[in-house]
Amino acid sequence: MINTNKYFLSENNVPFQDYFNFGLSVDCVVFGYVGEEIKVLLVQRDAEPFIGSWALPGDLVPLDEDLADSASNVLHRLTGLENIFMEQFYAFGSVDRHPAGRVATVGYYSLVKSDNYHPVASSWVKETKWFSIKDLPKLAFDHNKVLEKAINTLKRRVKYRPVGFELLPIKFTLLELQALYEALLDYKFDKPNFRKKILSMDLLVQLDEVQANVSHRPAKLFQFDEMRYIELRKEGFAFDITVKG
Amino acid sequence: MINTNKYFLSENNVPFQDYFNFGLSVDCVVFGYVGEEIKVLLVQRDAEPFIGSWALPGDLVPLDEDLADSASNVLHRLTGLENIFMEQFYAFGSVDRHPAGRVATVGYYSLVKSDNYHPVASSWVKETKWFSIKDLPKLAFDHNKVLEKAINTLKRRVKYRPVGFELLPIKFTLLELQALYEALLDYKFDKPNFRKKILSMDLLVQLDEVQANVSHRPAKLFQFDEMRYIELRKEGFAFDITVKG
DNA sequence: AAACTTAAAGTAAAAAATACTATAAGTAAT
DNA sequence: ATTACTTATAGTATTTTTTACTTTAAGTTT
Repeated sequence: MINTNKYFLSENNVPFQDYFNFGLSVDCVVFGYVGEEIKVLLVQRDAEPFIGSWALPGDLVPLDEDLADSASNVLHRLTGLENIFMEQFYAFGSVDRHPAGRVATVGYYSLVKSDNYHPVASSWVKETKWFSIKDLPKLAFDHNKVLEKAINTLKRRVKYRPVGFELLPIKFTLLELQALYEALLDYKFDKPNFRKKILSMDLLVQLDEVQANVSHRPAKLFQFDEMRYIELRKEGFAFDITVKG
Repeated sequence: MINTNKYFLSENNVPFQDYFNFGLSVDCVVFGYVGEEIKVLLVQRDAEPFIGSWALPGDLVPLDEDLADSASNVLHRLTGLENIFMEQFYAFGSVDRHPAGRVATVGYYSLVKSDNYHPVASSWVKETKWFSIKDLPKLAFDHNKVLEKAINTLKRRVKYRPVGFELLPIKFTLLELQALYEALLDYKFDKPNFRKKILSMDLLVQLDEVQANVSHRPAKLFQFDEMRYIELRKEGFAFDITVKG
């Protein structure tokens, strides 16, 4: 596995082998959106270390698995969630962040329409639960730090990429979209102006459908047009809903 | 070092130990700016594997060193450059990216005023050299991919953070700043408007000094006010020199 | 002193963001 | 049915920002 011939020496002729005692793990931050609140999926550990603690779904990467694949694999193994595209945000590697040895971890995040996904505890997970990001428990390892970094990354990226749409059902009203962005950015938009801004981007398809079962005038339903977004990007379009202040 | 007692098992009772055969490395992308061109510092390897190839300065992380510290340590060990703040941009972890075993690498980048820093080859490095990012050789390992990701990250971040100032000497003219941003963003600005935009941000201190030894009217010299930037950020100021198209 | 080069200030038009008003379209109660 | 009520959606006017361009100023070189 590790090539130990004489050419593979590091500085001061220390054999490479002495450097190959790292563990590599991935930790998944899955954001959802329920009832005007941003939530994150946590798991309760049923194994040492930190048995009983809440933690981000994460695990050690096997030696024969690409890092890029392991985030969604781990998430599937621990929670049953499938086909979730995860994006990397940061690597953490303090010497003492894991009690079992030297483990560096790579953080991945994704956004999901939480009522479409129903996590089920499996492997060493006792329970899964959505927590509001405004009310988090103390987590295992350095996961509070990891999660904080993920939240900051999300808040930054949401301004310049249309990631917000991932959190909504396929069909949504403009006010639902507005409420989501208000939750993400902690900012109140003017209703007519928000409409104008979003519609002028030409990213939405208006459907021949309206809201059902509402006790007031139903709003039109829209759908995000991903193909259109890819086209626009080629032409230099930059998604931007930055706010001032 | 690795705790192998019975509680430390992963899925399917595989002992943790089987997961602890990773190497962890860092690779440094040091950007400089010389003669209106963005350059990157590469080193020629004087050790296997890839002996003789150009590569990013990078090395394996010792087991007792924090990841956060190792980038600047490695850079210092290989090139003699000191006190360079490095920022993480991405982790790479394909199974076969290193011939000596399983090595995940974390990429860090920084921007330096290249004529202030004079790299000296040391440790297993035969030579160091600045390469234009528009004319790169084939690099060792997957370093072309790593570097490409770094360049994309730089081009994105430079729009929303005043990183560009890092590349200039302490005292600079507005036209020098403009030329730098034009090189970074591959875009031509209108001179008067660029001035107005930058000065209105209130991030520069105008010095009582002008250019010397120029065969035309000398421009005033300015200096970046980092303290002011930190202050402005607290008030919600967002640096932005996005361009359209 | 004139010609030349670049700095730096100014100005006017266009575009975008903002704040607000008005109207339309539905539901629910009288 | 009519009225009251709620929310959607369209419209408008004001302010601010961006953009394109012109003019003037300040130095150097011939």
